[in-house]
Amino acid sequence: MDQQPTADEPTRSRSTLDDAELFEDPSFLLARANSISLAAGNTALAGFGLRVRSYAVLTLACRPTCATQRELSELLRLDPSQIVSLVDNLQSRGLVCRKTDPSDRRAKIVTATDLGREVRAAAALSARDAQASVFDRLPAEERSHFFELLRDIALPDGSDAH
Amino acid sequence: MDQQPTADEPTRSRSTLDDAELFEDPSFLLARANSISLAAGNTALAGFGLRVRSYAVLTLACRPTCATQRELSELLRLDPSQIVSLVDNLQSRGLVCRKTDPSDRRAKIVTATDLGREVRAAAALSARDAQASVFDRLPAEERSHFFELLRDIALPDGSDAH
DNA sequence: TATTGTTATACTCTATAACTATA
DNA sequence: TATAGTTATAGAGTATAACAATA
Repeated sequence: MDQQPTADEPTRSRSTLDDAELFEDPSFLLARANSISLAAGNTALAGFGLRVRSYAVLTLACRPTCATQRELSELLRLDPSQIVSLVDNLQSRGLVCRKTDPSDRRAKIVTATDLGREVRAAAALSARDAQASVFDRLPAEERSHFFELLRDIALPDGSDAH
Repeated sequence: MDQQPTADEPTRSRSTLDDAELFEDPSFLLARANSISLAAGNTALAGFGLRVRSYAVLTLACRPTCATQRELSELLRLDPSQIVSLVDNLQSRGLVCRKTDPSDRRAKIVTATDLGREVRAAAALSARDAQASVFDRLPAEERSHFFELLRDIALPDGSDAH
């Protein structure tokens, strides 16, 4: 329960951010940090015709073991129908291709083309710079620990990619 | 640079999440964690006719020192025009009201009504449960440290709300 | 009967520009 | 002239339901 204002008149005095329950709220902090990171990422990727979402799909398509669209939707927490349009876009630009899975003809495996791999590699450098500008706010010796904890929240138990 | 597949055929064998550069990418982890947190938050708040965004505005409007719409837009990293519709919605439901700032008649201070404070307090309990389900994945003794680091990333330097 | 990808639709979120009233 | 709020618009992101092909 918040305190009530002591006067009838609305008060505003301090120009700096002051006490607010919201700024102690982990979900809010997570959302705000993500907003900062997303903006930096999209700016860094814009020159490559990518956004954070399409970059993520392209990156997964570069893996040696490529994923079906269904798997991409689970990994990225996007609806299968959203994957369709992201892949459509990347495919129309020759960065990825769809191949029917021989063992399940319903499924389509998304694989990066050589061009897609080149574009992703170049974009990754720019993305990494953008990231640095966001996470450099953390004490250097704490960064990797923070990332581990973030991983515990972000990824399901099974996914151990150390 | 990613490894290339060793065969011409697309390969897919492991059903569990396997190695992927993306899963080491802090920005991606942040985005995925936020997606989980946001979904849980929106579900928890749905019963109160709120979403994470409108809950944040309402919470700031409950502070003893209320903010102008301009300040809300900076705190929440939303465009001023987005604040307009969020406040319109809350105001139409009698949860907040706009008051012209006597010291600057251009500015409007957003203040929660008594009803708004009641709704927020009830919603906060539900939101807190949802949060717990997300952040309980962290070791208990590390949680507050994680939140501090998250805060370093999320909030500008000046905002010290300890 | 269940699942993969697809299409379609609607709603929320993000970003921009232009307008008004005040400063 | 600059700033706070507003309106309008377009594009990106989110969520749902229904359908064809395949399992």
